Amino acid sequence: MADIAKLAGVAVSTVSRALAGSPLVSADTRARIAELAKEHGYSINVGAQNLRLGQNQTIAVVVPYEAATGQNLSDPFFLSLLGCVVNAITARGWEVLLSRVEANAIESVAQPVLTGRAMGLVLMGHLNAFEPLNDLVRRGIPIVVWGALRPGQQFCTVGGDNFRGGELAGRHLVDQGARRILFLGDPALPEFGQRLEGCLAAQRAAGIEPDPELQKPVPLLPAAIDAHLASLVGAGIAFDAVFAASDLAAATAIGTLRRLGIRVPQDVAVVGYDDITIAVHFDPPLTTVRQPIEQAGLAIVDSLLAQIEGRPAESTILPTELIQRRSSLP
Amino acid sequence: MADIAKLAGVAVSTVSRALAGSPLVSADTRARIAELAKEHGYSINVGAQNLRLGQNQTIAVVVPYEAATGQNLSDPFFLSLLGCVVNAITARGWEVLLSRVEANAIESVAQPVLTGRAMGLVLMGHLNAFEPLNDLVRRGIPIVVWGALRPGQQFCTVGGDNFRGGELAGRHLVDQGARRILFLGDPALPEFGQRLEGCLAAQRAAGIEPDPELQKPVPLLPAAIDAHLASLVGAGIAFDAVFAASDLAAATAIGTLRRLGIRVPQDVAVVGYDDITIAVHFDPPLTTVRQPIEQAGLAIVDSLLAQIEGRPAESTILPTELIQRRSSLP
DNA sequence: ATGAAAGCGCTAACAC
DNA sequence: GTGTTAGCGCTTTCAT
Repeated sequence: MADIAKLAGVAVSTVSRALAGSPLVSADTRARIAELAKEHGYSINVGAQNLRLGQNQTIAVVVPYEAATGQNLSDPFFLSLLGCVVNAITARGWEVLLSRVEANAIESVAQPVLTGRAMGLVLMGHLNAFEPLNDLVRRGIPIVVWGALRPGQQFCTVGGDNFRGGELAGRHLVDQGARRILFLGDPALPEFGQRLEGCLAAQRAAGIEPDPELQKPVPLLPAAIDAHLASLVGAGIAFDAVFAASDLAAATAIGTLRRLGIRVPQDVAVVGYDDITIAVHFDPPLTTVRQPIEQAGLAIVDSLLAQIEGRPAESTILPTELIQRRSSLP
Repeated sequence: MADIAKLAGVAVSTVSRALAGSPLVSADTRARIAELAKEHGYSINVGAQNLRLGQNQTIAVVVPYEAATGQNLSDPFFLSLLGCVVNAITARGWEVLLSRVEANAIESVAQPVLTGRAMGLVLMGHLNAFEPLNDLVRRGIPIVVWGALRPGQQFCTVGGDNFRGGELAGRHLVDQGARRILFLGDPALPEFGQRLEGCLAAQRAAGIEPDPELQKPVPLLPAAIDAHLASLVGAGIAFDAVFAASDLAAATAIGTLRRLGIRVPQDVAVVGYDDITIAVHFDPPLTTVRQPIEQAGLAIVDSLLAQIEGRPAESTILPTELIQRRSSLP
């Protein structure tokens, strides 16, 4: 900037003002300076600017590493959601600092804010850390978490209506004649637990008493799903429907069932969760519960910006929707 | 930092040194200062530190918005690749600034470096911009592009061996008895063009003269693929195999073919590209060409860091591998 | 309408 | 071993 000032024969302060479009500087000086800047390929040093301004239009998006069980970064749904969040942040004119943390290193989550690199945090998953997150809020760190809303939480979450999603899936399966619905997922993960609860509620509402044998926790990994289904079939524990906590898991299950000589949807109806892009191309096309991810991205960012600006922010539960396809229809 | 200095009864420089682990400061002062910092939840302001140091361990990852045709951000392959790049950067101890640009706003690609927010650029796709990218190199901006290597390029690329991938797919299909292989994709995109070339070469090597009718450009969108296949079938243009430029396209094609009463693999063998996670769960499981994405992430980052440190960096072509599954086997 | 100077939070000579 | 000081590139009073 000093160079530009010298070239223009003015003081740096004038250049600063000119580049900021201040009306204090005469129109032609402004034009001349803009010209020089372009000609010499000069752009303002945002780091220095931020230091001086005591701010930075940056949001840290933190992605937990591999929850060991359950959804992780290779899940297309998760990645699409991440894309939506990034889009929403960019659309608001903020920048995105992306980082990944080990699930146990919850302490390091707030690092980008503490070190002044970002003004707020988006945490893409609950990390099974409850109190540490409450703690961040108490320390005044703006944060929004993607995931289930739970009692006693002080941090702000945005997530799909998991209970309702489970209920939609459950009711639909019951309507298709299902009486023994197998849940695929680990209910200990809050989101999955709520999906299961919704599904159970729908069954009970139809006068069906769910069998606990069909609600055992399963990590959503192909091998685990394979083994689980095989062991159920081997033990003669019957089921006429599967509600999987993710589309990926549903896809795996359909493959496994087929190998076991069980037809989908004739013998077993299958419903997944997330409505990933390819769900419609599965064979049979997959019935699933859709979460509005574009909306999620916007809700997350708006909530976070509200906190950063000192306005109150509330958790959001987004509507979920059942997408009926052939995997659950006669 | 001034506060900590006051609390410790030392000068800021001492605190700075202590926090940097300098051996110049006595072990117990260092311990005392570390203690105070932790107690008061103090972390170094990285922005100020970077300003002073004239650097920042940050790499900007730039994702082009929707190439209109072809692969975009909703493609699981693309997202997985992005994940690998981010992992590699994080593993090297650098930070990631993520941004998205319109395909036409190629000028803004270099913004993060020009404004001093990042020291190098990873561009996740060619953007069909050749000269502007060469230009960035001439201006000394460290950059690595994911995509095809093309003659005359001065920028460094990392990509799969597209020609070889196409060749593997082509030879495999020919081995399965295919004589008329339909290519699905737009050869104008360099990566896809090279895949097609490889596939054509394999056919010619087997004494087959490929029919230009089967190489017409198709945007990889479900509707376009549907329409294209239907029009070919309607026009009586026969084919006994499909080589799709992405797994997503292959999945769409399989669905369309099935609706047209054409069986896969009995009537038409299908090979995709990328080996996305779910390819194995398609019905039939998809034969596809795998690109080593973890390796890609590492190659990209190493190449970029080399440039940043002033070392020479060369483009990398990564090996591709055919994964045979039932969609192309009798 | 423009310039001079202070200071954002930090590091690195250079003293002592 | 520790303190003093200058300065990274910018913005913003306060003068003029």
